Amino acid sequence: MLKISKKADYALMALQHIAAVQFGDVTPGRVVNTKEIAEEYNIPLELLAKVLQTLAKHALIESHNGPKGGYALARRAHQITIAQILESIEGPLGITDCSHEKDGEFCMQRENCHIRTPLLKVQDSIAQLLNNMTLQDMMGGTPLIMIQSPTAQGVER
Amino acid sequence: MLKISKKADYALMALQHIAAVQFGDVTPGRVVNTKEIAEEYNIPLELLAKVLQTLAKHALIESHNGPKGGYALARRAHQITIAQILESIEGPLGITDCSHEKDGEFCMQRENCHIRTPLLKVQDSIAQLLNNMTLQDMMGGTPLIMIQSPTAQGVER
DNA sequence: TTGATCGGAGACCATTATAGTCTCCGACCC
DNA sequence: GGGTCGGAGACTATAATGGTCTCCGATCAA
Repeated sequence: MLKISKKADYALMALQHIAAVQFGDVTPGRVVNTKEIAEEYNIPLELLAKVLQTLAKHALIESHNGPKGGYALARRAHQITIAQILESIEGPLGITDCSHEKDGEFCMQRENCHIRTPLLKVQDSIAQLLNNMTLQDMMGGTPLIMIQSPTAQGVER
Repeated sequence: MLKISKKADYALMALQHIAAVQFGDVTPGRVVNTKEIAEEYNIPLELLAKVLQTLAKHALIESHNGPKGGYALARRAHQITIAQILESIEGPLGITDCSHEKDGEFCMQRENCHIRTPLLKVQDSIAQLLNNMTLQDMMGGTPLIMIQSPTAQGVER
């Protein structure tokens, strides 16, 4: 439950990669093209292309056309939050359907709903979490897999 | 993004309702049948029935067959966490596909994945949040709709 | 003891979201 | 002006979701 989509996953990987190249020691300032990322992470090229286009449209990255073109971060890594990345791809955070009702659409449970308020609090907490974590925070060490206990007590199913 | 399913939504409503009846002032100890909940909250009867059956299977509620039958909480409200409810309906919490890989299945991005560890931290934080909130916490006042700013930089908890 | 009322369980279906593909276009740079 | 890049849209297959239908077994009260 509460899974993020593959696209969002790809977006995070791509941005992490771009940031690593751009602010790394090897070739700082270099733009990164789609193919490079797709091959590095085994992501379907054309799907990744769409993801990156979306990110560009949301001004998280800048595109450069033509030969030697590619993408570069539009801002520095610590100015790009995880929330921004995820929302670019998946739309606004919304635990429930009624989280962002526009006028005209109402949920059937409206009048009697006792869980809306507490759920919105949960949502706020998650939003805070994602807003306070930046691309920069995803950069530090931790290159390979290192799992820590998923849930607090050993919940199994 | 990160939306919970309607079924999970219904589960929360139903449990809240059962708890309210069972520990309320009017008819304490009374069991609640599916139809009552479905009508109260405009939930499709047969869908709600399946949700409640699932909750019963996960021992969150107890079922009583026959006329005057229905459901009652299996534990007290403060002993039922939101995490347990959601996981009963939607399966274990997992931000990413690789959150709970069994042996044999690996994600294509495994070797090069730099985002797994930070994402698992996010997941842990959410798990904590949901594990620390109980059905009891959802009971307090807040009967009607009272939105507070949905996303937000300024919201505290 | 029989029938109305309850939950249990499964098959089933329609709609939507997801993940991925294909094609064509326009910008750029040597 | 051709090869390399991104931009954009249509398109498709598959899976998840939300919801329905049907039949069964337990139970209680008349």
